Amino acid sequence: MAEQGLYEELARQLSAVGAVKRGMARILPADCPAGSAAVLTLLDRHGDIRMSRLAELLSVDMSVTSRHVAHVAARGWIERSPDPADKRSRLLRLTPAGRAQMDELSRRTTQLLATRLGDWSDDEVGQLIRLMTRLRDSFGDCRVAFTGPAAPDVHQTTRTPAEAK
Amino acid sequence: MAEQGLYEELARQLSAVGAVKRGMARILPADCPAGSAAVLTLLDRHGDIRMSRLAELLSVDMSVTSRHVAHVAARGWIERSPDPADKRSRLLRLTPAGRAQMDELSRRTTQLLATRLGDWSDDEVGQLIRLMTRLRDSFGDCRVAFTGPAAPDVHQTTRTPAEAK
DNA sequence: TATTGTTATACTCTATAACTATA
DNA sequence: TATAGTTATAGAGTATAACAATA
Repeated sequence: MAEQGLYEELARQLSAVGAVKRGMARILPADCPAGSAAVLTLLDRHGDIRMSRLAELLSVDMSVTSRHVAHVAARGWIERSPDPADKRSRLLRLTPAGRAQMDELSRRTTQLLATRLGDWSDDEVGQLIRLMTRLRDSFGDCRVAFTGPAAPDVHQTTRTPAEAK
Repeated sequence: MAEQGLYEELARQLSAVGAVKRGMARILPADCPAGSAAVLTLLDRHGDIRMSRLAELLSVDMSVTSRHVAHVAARGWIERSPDPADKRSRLLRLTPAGRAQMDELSRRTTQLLATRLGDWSDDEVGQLIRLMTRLRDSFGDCRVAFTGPAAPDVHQTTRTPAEAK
Protein backbone atom coordinates (compact mmCIF):
# COMPACT_ATOMS: atom_id res chain seq x y z
CA MET A 1 0.00 0.00 0.00
CA ALA A 2 1.21 3.49 -0.82
CA GLU A 3 1.88 6.16 1.78
CA GLN A 4 -0.48 8.97 2.69
CA GLY A 5 1.34 11.79 0.93
CA LEU A 6 1.05 9.97 -2.37
CA TYR A 7 -2.68 9.54 -1.95
CA GLU A 8 -3.12 13.25 -1.32
CA GLU A 9 -1.08 14.08 -4.39
CA LEU A 10 -3.08 11.64 -6.50
CA ALA A 11 -6.31 13.25 -5.31
CA ARG A 12 -4.89 16.61 -6.33
CA GLN A 13 -4.00 15.38 -9.81
CA LEU A 14 -7.40 13.81 -10.24
CA SER A 15 -8.96 17.14 -9.48
CA ALA A 16 -6.62 18.93 -11.88
CA VAL A 17 -7.24 16.58 -14.80
CA GLY A 18 -10.59 18.29 -15.18
CA ALA A 19 -8.77 21.06 -17.02
CA VAL A 20 -7.63 18.56 -19.64
CA LYS A 21 -11.15 17.20 -19.99
CA ARG A 22 -12.49 20.69 -20.52
CA GLY A 23 -9.84 21.26 -23.14
CA MET A 24 -11.01 18.15 -24.94
CA ALA A 25 -14.66 19.13 -24.64
CA ARG A 26 -13.95 22.54 -26.13
CA ILE A 27 -13.08 21.12 -29.53
CA LEU A 28 -16.29 19.10 -29.91
CA PRO A 29 -18.96 20.07 -32.45
CA ALA A 30 -21.55 22.44 -31.02
CA ASP A 31 -24.39 19.90 -31.07
CA CYS A 32 -22.29 17.04 -29.73
CA PRO A 33 -21.29 17.68 -26.10
CA ALA A 34 -19.11 15.30 -24.15
CA GLY A 35 -22.00 13.14 -22.96
CA SER A 36 -23.13 12.52 -26.51
CA ALA A 37 -19.60 11.81 -27.65
CA ALA A 38 -19.21 9.22 -24.90
CA VAL A 39 -22.38 7.45 -26.01
CA LEU A 40 -21.24 7.35 -29.62
CA THR A 41 -17.79 6.09 -28.67
CA LEU A 42 -19.14 3.27 -26.52
CA LEU A 43 -21.69 2.19 -29.11
CA ASP A 44 -18.96 2.21 -31.70
CA ARG A 45 -16.86 -0.13 -29.57
CA HIS A 46 -19.43 -2.42 -28.03
CA GLY A 47 -21.90 -2.83 -30.84
CA ASP A 48 -25.62 -3.26 -30.21
CA ILE A 49 -26.30 -2.99 -26.51
CA ARG A 50 -29.15 -2.14 -24.21
CA MET A 51 -29.63 1.01 -22.16
CA SER A 52 -28.71 -0.70 -18.91
CA ARG A 53 -25.47 -2.01 -20.36
CA LEU A 54 -24.60 1.41 -21.73
CA ALA A 55 -25.25 2.94 -18.30
CA GLU A 56 -22.78 0.44 -16.83
CA LEU A 57 -20.16 1.34 -19.40
CA LEU A 58 -20.70 5.05 -18.78
CA SER A 59 -20.71 4.53 -14.99
CA VAL A 60 -23.65 6.87 -14.60
CA ASP A 61 -27.25 6.43 -13.54
CA MET A 62 -29.59 5.16 -16.20
CA SER A 63 -31.59 8.37 -16.03
CA VAL A 64 -28.50 10.20 -17.19
CA THR A 65 -27.89 7.64 -19.89
CA SER A 66 -31.45 8.07 -21.07
CA ARG A 67 -30.98 11.78 -21.55
CA HIS A 68 -27.73 11.40 -23.47
CA VAL A 69 -29.23 8.71 -25.64
CA ALA A 70 -32.29 10.82 -26.38
CA HIS A 71 -29.99 13.62 -27.51
CA VAL A 72 -28.01 11.53 -29.97
CA ALA A 73 -31.14 9.72 -31.19
CA ALA A 74 -32.82 13.04 -31.94
CA ARG A 75 -29.92 13.85 -34.25
CA GLY A 76 -30.17 10.54 -36.05
CA TRP A 77 -26.82 9.25 -34.84
CA ILE A 78 -28.27 6.11 -33.25
CA GLU A 79 -31.39 4.04 -33.62
CA ARG A 80 -33.35 2.40 -30.82
CA SER A 81 -34.95 -0.84 -31.92
CA PRO A 82 -37.20 -2.91 -29.66
CA ASP A 83 -35.51 -5.89 -28.06
CA PRO A 84 -37.34 -9.01 -29.27
CA ALA A 85 -36.34 -10.85 -26.12
CA ASP A 86 -37.74 -8.24 -23.72
CA LYS A 87 -40.27 -5.66 -24.77
CA ARG A 88 -39.19 -3.33 -21.97
CA SER A 89 -35.73 -3.03 -23.48
CA ARG A 90 -34.38 -1.18 -26.44
CA LEU A 91 -31.31 -2.09 -28.43
CA LEU A 92 -29.06 0.80 -29.36
CA ARG A 93 -27.09 0.92 -32.56
CA LEU A 94 -24.99 3.48 -34.38
CA THR A 95 -26.48 4.67 -37.68
CA PRO A 96 -24.32 5.52 -40.70
CA ALA A 97 -24.71 9.17 -39.73
CA GLY A 98 -23.59 8.24 -36.25
CA ARG A 99 -20.53 6.53 -37.59
CA ALA A 100 -19.72 9.60 -39.64
CA GLN A 101 -20.04 11.71 -36.53
CA MET A 102 -17.71 9.30 -34.73
CA ASP A 103 -15.14 9.73 -37.48
CA GLU A 104 -15.31 13.47 -37.04
CA LEU A 105 -14.89 13.13 -33.28
CA SER A 106 -11.89 10.85 -33.70
CA ARG A 107 -10.37 13.26 -36.16
CA ARG A 108 -10.68 16.22 -33.82
CA THR A 109 -9.57 14.31 -30.73
CA THR A 110 -6.55 12.85 -32.45
CA GLN A 111 -5.53 16.18 -33.87
CA LEU A 112 -5.73 17.88 -30.48
CA LEU A 113 -3.80 15.16 -28.68
CA ALA A 114 -1.21 14.92 -31.42
CA THR A 115 -0.61 18.63 -31.02
CA ARG A 116 -0.52 18.69 -27.26
CA LEU A 117 1.31 15.40 -26.72
CA GLY A 118 3.63 15.63 -29.68
CA ASP A 119 6.67 14.98 -27.49
CA TRP A 120 5.22 11.87 -25.80
CA SER A 121 6.35 8.44 -26.95
CA ASP A 122 3.98 5.57 -27.67
CA ASP A 123 5.24 3.91 -24.53
CA GLU A 124 4.50 6.89 -22.33
CA VAL A 125 0.97 7.29 -23.68
CA GLY A 126 0.47 3.55 -23.26
CA GLN A 127 1.65 3.70 -19.65
CA LEU A 128 -0.80 6.45 -18.83
CA ILE A 129 -3.63 4.53 -20.48
CA ARG A 130 -2.73 1.40 -18.57
CA LEU A 131 -2.59 3.14 -15.20
CA MET A 132 -5.81 5.08 -15.75
CA THR A 133 -7.58 1.89 -16.76
CA ARG A 134 -6.34 0.16 -13.66
CA LEU A 135 -7.39 3.13 -11.54
CA ARG A 136 -10.89 2.86 -12.87
CA ASP A 137 -10.94 -0.87 -12.26
CA SER A 138 -9.70 -0.38 -8.70
CA PHE A 139 -12.59 1.94 -8.01
CA GLY A 140 -15.11 -0.39 -9.50
CA ASP A 141 -18.62 0.99 -9.34
CA CYS A 142 -18.11 4.33 -7.67
CA ARG A 143 -21.75 5.30 -7.73
CA VAL A 144 -22.18 3.68 -4.34
CA ALA A 145 -20.48 5.55 -1.53
CA PHE A 146 -18.07 3.61 0.61
CA THR A 147 -19.76 3.36 3.97
CA GLY A 148 -17.11 1.93 6.23
CA PRO A 149 -14.76 -1.02 6.80
CA ALA A 150 -17.71 -3.39 6.87
CA ALA A 151 -19.78 -2.62 3.81
CA PRO A 152 -21.87 -5.70 3.21
CA ASP A 153 -24.38 -6.21 0.48
CA VAL A 154 -23.31 -3.29 -1.68
CA HIS A 155 -25.65 -2.68 -4.56
CA GLN A 156 -23.96 -2.85 -7.95
CA THR A 157 -26.89 -1.62 -9.96
CA THR A 158 -27.20 0.95 -12.69
CA ARG A 159 -29.95 2.93 -11.15
CA THR A 160 -30.95 4.76 -8.03
CA PRO A 161 -31.46 2.13 -5.35
CA ALA A 162 -35.03 1.79 -4.19
CA GLU A 163 -35.68 3.17 -0.77
CA ALA A 164 -35.48 0.57 2.01
CA LYS A 165 -38.98 -0.22 3.32
CA MET B 1 4.65 11.01 -31.44
CA ALA B 2 2.20 8.27 -30.54
CA GLU B 3 -0.10 6.59 -33.03
CA GLN B 4 -3.73 7.45 -33.58
CA GLY B 5 -5.24 4.43 -31.82
CA LEU B 6 -3.44 5.34 -28.61
CA TYR B 7 -4.80 8.86 -28.72
CA GLU B 8 -8.33 7.57 -29.09
CA GLU B 9 -7.88 5.21 -26.18
CA LEU B 10 -6.43 7.98 -24.04
CA ALA B 11 -9.43 10.16 -24.82
CA ARG B 12 -11.67 7.30 -23.76
CA GLN B 13 -9.86 6.86 -20.45
CA LEU B 14 -9.98 10.58 -19.78
CA SER B 15 -13.70 10.45 -20.23
CA ALA B 16 -14.00 7.43 -17.95
CA VAL B 17 -11.94 8.88 -15.13
CA GLY B 18 -14.95 11.03 -14.34
CA ALA B 19 -16.39 8.04 -12.50
CA VAL B 20 -13.41 8.05 -10.15
CA LYS B 21 -13.77 11.76 -9.57
CA ARG B 22 -17.44 11.32 -8.71
CA GLY B 23 -16.49 8.56 -6.29
CA MET B 24 -14.08 10.95 -4.59
CA ALA B 25 -16.65 13.73 -4.49
CA ARG B 26 -19.19 11.46 -2.86
CA ILE B 27 -17.22 11.17 0.37
CA LEU B 28 -16.85 14.92 0.89
CA PRO B 29 -18.70 16.70 3.71
CA ALA B 30 -22.11 17.98 2.67
CA ASP B 31 -21.15 21.66 2.82
CA CYS B 32 -17.79 21.20 1.12
CA PRO B 33 -18.24 20.20 -2.53
CA ALA B 34 -15.33 19.49 -4.83
CA GLY B 35 -14.87 23.11 -5.87
CA SER B 36 -14.50 24.20 -2.27
CA ALA B 37 -12.14 21.34 -1.51
CA ALA B 38 -9.93 22.35 -4.43
CA VAL B 39 -9.73 25.92 -3.15
CA LEU B 40 -8.75 24.78 0.33
CA THR B 41 -6.16 22.35 -0.99
CA LEU B 42 -4.48 24.96 -3.17
CA LEU B 43 -4.45 27.59 -0.44
CA ASP B 44 -2.96 25.03 1.90
CA ARG B 45 -0.15 24.36 -0.56
CA HIS B 46 0.55 27.78 -1.99
CA GLY B 47 0.04 30.03 1.00
CA ASP B 48 -1.35 33.54 0.67
CA ILE B 49 -2.24 34.21 -2.93
CA ARG B 50 -4.52 36.45 -4.94
CA MET B 51 -7.73 35.52 -6.73
CA SER B 52 -6.09 35.68 -10.13
CA ARG B 53 -3.31 33.34 -9.06
CA LEU B 54 -5.80 30.92 -7.58
CA ALA B 55 -7.77 30.96 -10.83
CA GLU B 56 -4.58 30.02 -12.66
CA LEU B 57 -3.93 27.14 -10.28
CA LEU B 58 -7.51 25.93 -10.64
CA SER B 59 -7.41 26.36 -14.42
CA VAL B 60 -10.86 27.89 -14.43
CA ASP B 61 -12.24 31.32 -15.20
CA MET B 62 -11.93 33.86 -12.43
CA SER B 63 -15.70 34.16 -12.24
CA VAL B 64 -15.80 30.51 -11.22
CA THR B 65 -13.01 31.04 -8.75
CA SER B 66 -14.91 33.93 -7.25
CA ARG B 67 -17.92 31.74 -6.57
CA HIS B 68 -15.92 28.95 -4.97
CA VAL B 69 -14.01 31.41 -2.83
CA ALA B 70 -17.22 33.10 -1.68
CA HIS B 71 -18.51 29.71 -0.60
CA VAL B 72 -15.53 28.80 1.56
CA ALA B 73 -15.24 32.34 2.93
CA ALA B 74 -18.88 32.24 4.02
CA ARG B 75 -18.01 29.19 6.13
CA GLY B 76 -15.03 30.85 7.74
CA TRP B 77 -12.48 28.57 6.15
CA ILE B 78 -10.52 31.38 4.50
CA GLU B 79 -10.09 35.09 5.03
CA ARG B 80 -9.82 37.72 2.32
CA SER B 81 -7.59 40.59 3.35
CA PRO B 82 -7.01 43.65 1.17
CA ASP B 83 -3.75 43.62 -0.77
CA PRO B 84 -1.73 46.63 0.41
CA ALA B 85 0.07 46.73 -2.92
CA ASP B 86 -3.10 46.86 -5.05
CA LYS B 87 -6.45 47.87 -3.64
CA ARG B 88 -8.29 45.96 -6.36
CA SER B 89 -6.84 42.68 -5.14
CA ARG B 90 -7.57 40.50 -2.19
CA LEU B 91 -5.16 38.13 -0.51
CA LEU B 92 -6.57 34.75 0.37
CA ARG B 93 -5.45 32.78 3.39
CA LEU B 94 -6.59 29.63 5.17
CA THR B 95 -8.00 30.24 8.67
CA PRO B 96 -7.46 27.75 11.53
CA ALA B 97 -10.96 26.46 10.83
CA GLY B 98 -9.97 26.07 7.20
CA ARG B 99 -6.91 24.09 8.15
CA ALA B 100 -9.05 21.85 10.31
CA GLN B 101 -11.37 21.32 7.36
CA MET B 102 -8.35 20.47 5.21
CA ASP B 103 -7.28 17.85 7.74
CA GLU B 104 -10.72 16.29 7.56
CA LEU B 105 -10.59 16.28 3.77
CA SER B 106 -7.16 14.65 3.78
CA ARG B 107 -8.37 12.05 6.21
CA ARG B 108 -11.37 11.08 4.11
CA THR B 109 -9.46 11.14 0.82
CA THR B 110 -6.63 9.05 2.17
CA GLN B 111 -8.98 6.52 3.68
CA LEU B 112 -10.90 6.11 0.43
CA LEU B 113 -7.79 5.76 -1.71
CA ALA B 114 -6.13 3.42 0.77
CA THR B 115 -9.17 1.19 0.54
CA ARG B 116 -9.55 1.28 -3.21
CA LEU B 117 -5.86 1.22 -4.11
CA GLY B 118 -4.73 -1.12 -1.36
CA ASP B 119 -2.96 -3.36 -3.85
CA TRP B 120 -1.05 -0.57 -5.58
CA SER B 121 2.61 -0.04 -4.73
CA ASP B 122 4.14 3.35 -3.97
CA ASP B 123 5.89 3.15 -7.29
CA GLU B 124 2.71 2.55 -9.24
CA VAL B 125 0.88 5.42 -7.57
CA GLY B 126 3.91 7.61 -8.15
CA GLN B 127 3.98 6.68 -11.83
CA LEU B 128 0.36 7.64 -12.28
CA ILE B 129 0.91 10.94 -10.49
CA ARG B 130 3.91 11.69 -12.63
CA LEU B 131 2.12 10.96 -15.90
CA MET B 132 -1.01 12.88 -14.95
CA THR B 133 1.09 15.86 -13.94
CA ARG B 134 2.90 15.74 -17.24
CA LEU B 135 -0.40 15.43 -19.09
CA ARG B 136 -1.64 18.59 -17.46
CA ASP B 137 1.59 20.39 -18.27
CA SER B 138 1.41 19.26 -21.88
CA PHE B 139 -2.04 20.77 -22.17
CA GLY B 140 -1.00 24.02 -20.57
CA ASP B 141 -3.84 26.50 -20.38
CA CYS B 142 -6.71 24.57 -21.89
CA ARG B 143 -9.23 27.32 -21.46
CA VAL B 144 -8.29 28.61 -24.89
CA ALA B 145 -9.46 26.40 -27.71
CA PHE B 146 -6.90 25.27 -30.20
CA THR B 147 -7.85 27.06 -33.40
CA GLY B 148 -5.60 25.54 -36.01
CA PRO B 149 -2.00 24.91 -37.06
CA ALA B 150 -1.26 28.62 -37.02
CA ALA B 151 -2.57 29.96 -33.73
CA PRO B 152 -0.71 33.17 -33.16
CA ASP B 153 -1.13 35.48 -30.21
CA VAL B 154 -3.02 33.07 -27.99
CA HIS B 155 -4.33 34.70 -24.86
CA GLN B 156 -3.09 33.05 -21.67
CA THR B 157 -5.29 34.97 -19.30
CA THR B 158 -7.44 33.88 -16.38
CA ARG B 159 -10.63 35.48 -17.58
CA THR B 160 -13.01 35.64 -20.47
CA PRO B 161 -11.22 37.49 -23.27
CA ALA B 162 -12.79 40.82 -24.14
CA GLU B 163 -14.65 40.86 -27.43
CA ALA B 164 -12.58 42.13 -30.35
CA LYS B 165 -13.75 45.63 -31.29
C1' DT C 1 -7.68 52.62 -20.91
C1' DA C 2 -6.58 48.39 -18.76
C1' DT C 3 -6.97 45.25 -14.86
C1' DT C 4 -9.03 42.91 -10.52
C1' DG C 5 -12.70 40.99 -8.87
C1' DT C 6 -17.94 40.32 -8.57
C1' DT C 7 -22.43 39.16 -10.21
C1' DA C 8 -26.19 37.56 -13.52
C1' DT C 9 -27.36 34.25 -16.82
C1' DA C 10 -27.20 30.03 -19.40
C1' DC C 11 -25.65 25.39 -20.35
C1' DT C 12 -23.83 20.64 -19.25
C1' DC C 13 -23.57 16.83 -16.30
C1' DT C 14 -25.27 14.24 -12.55
C1' DA C 15 -28.37 12.02 -8.96
C1' DT C 16 -32.89 11.30 -6.80
C1' DA C 17 -37.51 10.17 -7.14
C1' DA C 18 -41.80 9.28 -9.35
C1' DC C 19 -43.82 7.28 -13.18
C1' DT C 20 -45.00 3.65 -17.30
C1' DA C 21 -44.85 -0.65 -19.35
C1' DT C 22 -43.50 -4.95 -19.23
C1' DA C 23 -41.68 -9.33 -16.79
C1' DT D 1 -43.51 -7.77 -7.01
C1' DA D 2 -39.50 -6.60 -9.61
C1' DT D 3 -37.15 -4.70 -13.62
C1' DA D 4 -36.20 -1.52 -18.05
C1' DG D 5 -36.58 2.74 -19.30
C1' DT D 6 -38.41 7.72 -19.12
C1' DT D 7 -39.15 12.22 -17.23
C1' DA D 8 -39.19 16.05 -13.69
C1' DT D 9 -36.59 18.37 -10.50
C1' DA D 10 -32.59 19.97 -8.08
C1' DG D 11 -27.63 20.76 -7.34
C1' DA D 12 -22.75 21.37 -8.75
C1' DG D 13 -19.44 23.13 -12.12
C1' DT D 14 -18.31 26.04 -15.79
C1' DA D 15 -18.16 29.95 -19.37
C1' DT D 16 -19.73 34.39 -21.15
C1' DA D 17 -20.82 39.00 -20.52
C1' DA D 18 -21.67 43.15 -18.04
C1' DC D 19 -20.39 45.68 -14.15
C1' DA D 20 -17.71 48.41 -10.22
C1' DA D 21 -13.51 49.85 -8.26
C1' DT D 22 -8.85 50.78 -8.87
C1' DA D 23 -4.43 51.12 -11.56
